[in-house]
Amino acid sequence: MLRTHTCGELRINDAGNEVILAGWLQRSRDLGGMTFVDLRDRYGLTQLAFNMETDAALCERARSLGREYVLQVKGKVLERSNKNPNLPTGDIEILVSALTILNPAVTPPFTIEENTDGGDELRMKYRYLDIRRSNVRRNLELRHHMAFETRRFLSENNFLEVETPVLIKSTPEGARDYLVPSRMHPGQFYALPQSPQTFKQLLMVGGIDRYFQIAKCFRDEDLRADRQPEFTQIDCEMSFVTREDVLETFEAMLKHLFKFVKGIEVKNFGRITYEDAIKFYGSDKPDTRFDMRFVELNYLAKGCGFQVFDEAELVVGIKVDGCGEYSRKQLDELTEWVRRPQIGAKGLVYVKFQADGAVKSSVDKFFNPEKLHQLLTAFDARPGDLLLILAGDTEATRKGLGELRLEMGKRLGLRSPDKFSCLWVVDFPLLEWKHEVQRYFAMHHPFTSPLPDDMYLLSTDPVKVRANAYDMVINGVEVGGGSIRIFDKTLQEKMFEVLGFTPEQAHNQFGFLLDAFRYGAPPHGGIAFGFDRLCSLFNGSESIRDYIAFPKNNAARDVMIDSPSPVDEAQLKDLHLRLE
RNA sequence: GGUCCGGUAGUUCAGUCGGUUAGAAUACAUGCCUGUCACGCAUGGGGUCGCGGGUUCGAGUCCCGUCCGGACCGCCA
Repeated sequence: MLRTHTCGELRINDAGNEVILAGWLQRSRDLGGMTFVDLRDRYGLTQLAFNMETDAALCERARSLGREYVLQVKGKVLERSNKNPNLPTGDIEILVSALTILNPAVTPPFTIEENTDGGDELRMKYRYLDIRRSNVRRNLELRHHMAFETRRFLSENNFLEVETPVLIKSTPEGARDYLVPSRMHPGQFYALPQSPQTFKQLLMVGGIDRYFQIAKCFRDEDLRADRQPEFTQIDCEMSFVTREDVLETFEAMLKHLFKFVKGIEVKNFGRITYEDAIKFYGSDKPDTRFDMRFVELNYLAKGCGFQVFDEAELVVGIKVDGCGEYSRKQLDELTEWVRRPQIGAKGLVYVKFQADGAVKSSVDKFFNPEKLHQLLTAFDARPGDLLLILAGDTEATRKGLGELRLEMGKRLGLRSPDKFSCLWVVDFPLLEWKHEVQRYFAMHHPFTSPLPDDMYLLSTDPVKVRANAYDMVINGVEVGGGSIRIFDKTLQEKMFEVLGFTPEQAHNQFGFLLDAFRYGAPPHGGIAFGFDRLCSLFNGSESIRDYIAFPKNNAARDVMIDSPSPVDEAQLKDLHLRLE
């Protein structure tokens, strides 16, 4: 071993011991007669001391060391005369007797400290240096801890981790696939999995009645702060279960993770239907850390002569506690906010219920005092509250108000990253109609089972059919989703038919699954969690990039290894490809 | 495919209405300094103002294009 201890572990009761440490030089302080060096490794910082009086030659060498040199030092642990209470090892230092430069280093482009001076772009280019920083390291430690506790919980609950292939078959449904050309089969391609969906269902047919996998998945779509082209799922599937069994199992898993990773006991998860989520929060992934539910006002707002309300399909508002004294300027700013193209509202109606009981609104002309009072009652408003009301087409208005609700929650500090509110959203629609291509698409995926009560609608009114599907939503983040699957060949064929597949197309793409269902498929269902998202959520962070060791940028590039990149003509020839 | 924000020293940034030799902090180098821990002090080097074009007597600054980065909309079964 090149070291006897790490840089994070020596304490006052090690004083007097001879130790050998190795690590990176984080910072040195040359005082002339003596030089101090902070030595860093994964575990912490330890101060090294060099003294001109003790060993002048050694001290001279220490003065010449540069940042991020890799050093090995031998010396005695001493109690410091000046202790540093900010450092776990701050009571001691190493009086160095021997110094070995294991490797010199050029000056790094940014400092390797908790808060670096480097920007995102630079840190991604030199990610190996960024990873030396303690906060990136802590994120990777959290990720490891999460994966470890996930495996522990699922293993203790009899789940078997099985790996499924990465080179699979392209399916045009859903997100774009990453394609891999085949050298041995000219003109043919593998696809990287968007999820192990069909394989886990085949494992159920294979009798592996509780499966999981921490699996890499790939989607060739545009990125966001919370979306990477390759990402990790905790993919799970169970046989002989009802929806209730699945929800209970994975609610327990999340409680386990919160308990053992965060040390938090979370409350039982709430439940809401998709329909109610849209109606009361304008979103299928509501942030339930705060209330501010929608109040629909058609019955009150119509017929007062206010054209915007009279012509609207929906008039709906929220009550913002304690903002009744908002100034004209603040309200104008909010109006501008909802009129941005991302929200796209035409305007914003406000009603201020001032602390002195006076009511001021932007619709005073149309609403008499009695009407205004009814409005306040509908929201259960108290003096000091502010009502914000949008009107227009139902879908767009709900979506816009949902965004406004989140923004107001943020401004009022109601979305604390330390608070966790967990929710199941259930009964999603099975299908959605896409006007552009004039056909139905599966909202979740084509293997999702309809709710038994709605089965009869599948032929007559498909868009009304609810799915036996569920999402887990925490703090407004969709962390996981799943469903009870179709396990009957006839129903699966019917589903493909509704989706506009010819029997031939269904057979070509999913024949293996339909075949498997002929041989005794058990009833089954499952769920998949976005592992990267779950990690960032646990740390109250918005971006998943900090939880991925080597992430890709906005344009799906890895700026460190410079990928994707062109390839040789010879490689293309091998793959039977020619570029335009 | 679209919208918005940004690109100036190794790094993080400032740079007024278009006007003298483009600044600060930090990093780096050299020297001084025996208890520092964001050590201190002094001195010094360091710039294709992303790139290309245009307007102008004059462009870091204004205009057009383009590249790069970030956020978002579309997209993401």
